[in-house]
Amino acid sequence: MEGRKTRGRQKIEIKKIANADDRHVTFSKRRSGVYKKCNELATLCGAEVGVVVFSESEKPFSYGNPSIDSIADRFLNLQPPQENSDDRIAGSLVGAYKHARYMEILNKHNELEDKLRDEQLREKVLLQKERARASAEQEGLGWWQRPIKELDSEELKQMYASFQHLHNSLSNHLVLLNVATHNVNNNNNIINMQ
Amino acid sequence: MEGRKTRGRQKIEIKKIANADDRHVTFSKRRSGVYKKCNELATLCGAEVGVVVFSESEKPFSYGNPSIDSIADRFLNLQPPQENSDDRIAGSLVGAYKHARYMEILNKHNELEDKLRDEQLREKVLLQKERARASAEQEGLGWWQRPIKELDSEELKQMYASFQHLHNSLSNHLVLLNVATHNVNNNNNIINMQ
DNA sequence: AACTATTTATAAGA
DNA sequence: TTCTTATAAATAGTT
Repeated sequence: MEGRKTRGRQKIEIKKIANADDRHVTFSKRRSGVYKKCNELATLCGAEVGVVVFSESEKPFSYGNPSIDSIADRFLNLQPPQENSDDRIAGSLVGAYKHARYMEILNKHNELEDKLRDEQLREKVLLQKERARASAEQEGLGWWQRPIKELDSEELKQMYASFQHLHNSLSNHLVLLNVATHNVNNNNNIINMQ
Repeated sequence: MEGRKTRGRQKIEIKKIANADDRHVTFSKRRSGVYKKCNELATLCGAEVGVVVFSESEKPFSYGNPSIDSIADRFLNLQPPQENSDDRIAGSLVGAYKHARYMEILNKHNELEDKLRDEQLREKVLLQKERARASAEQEGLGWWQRPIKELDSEELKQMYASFQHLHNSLSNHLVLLNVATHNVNNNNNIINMQ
């Protein structure tokens, strides 16, 4: 009869598609294709797969099985990875991240720890003083025999209160986070495919 | 001639492959296939693509264009993601990530807090002892006249300031967390079909 | 790792 | 975006 209805799938060069419309259509189609392939890989092989795609316009897209969150969690908490042939080691992210952000927070923490050490040292000094005073008591006096004041105690209280405040604040946020995360994780959303 | 050399590609059900050897071969083949597809997607459409795969044996594999690190970095630094139709919001990973990190920090923080509380308790006991002893004593010089006071006060102030610093730091992170959490909750991730 | 018969993905066109 | 169709590509089973 007449000529074929379409030329069918044409071979194309793997290079950036010049026409923007075509490019966007292809982006959409192939992205779906990748998701589908990933889903099959995960299902067939009992693997966990996560994909992140940034479109030209910087829009983030992602797919995850069992969920992008679960993948992310494992990914980011990876222990030092073992050597691996042609694949980039997933664990490298961890290193990159830690270096970038985690360290920053950790440092704050280290500061806190230093303060704790100070506190412990102070306590030690206090104990020694007490001991010294005890032994000096027999002879009768030294400046350390004087009562250590309310103000110190007061400041400690304030400090503690501030800590509690901080703790509560963080706890409240945590509750929200736990709920949200829990829901996300329990949801195995699969594929999308048009 | 003779019969066909092979039966060619056979249709298979998309469910976990029972035979372990077949499964591993398929894992390898299809993983490569996914990487290739991702590479084409990135090249053809000017997109950035990252994939993470965990094998059954927990081995991490990944592919990234331009690099998994670059993808990861953008991923982790994502601004609050915008709503998006059928894809899971990539930004939720950020939430997951921060959550994981946050938990870690929080746990450590709580530990420190407990220790501090403990220290403070000890110190308090010591102070009370001292106070008791002091009141039992005759009138002497005021506590403010004691050198130790100055030192303690200064240290306490520093400590308190440092706590505030930490608190601010954490608060900032919380703001980010809130955003991420909010998006996660608002995101109705879709589903559907093979 | 190679080989093919087939299945599956998709470029164009509507 | 969605559907159609001819054809390019991926791959299951085998060697």
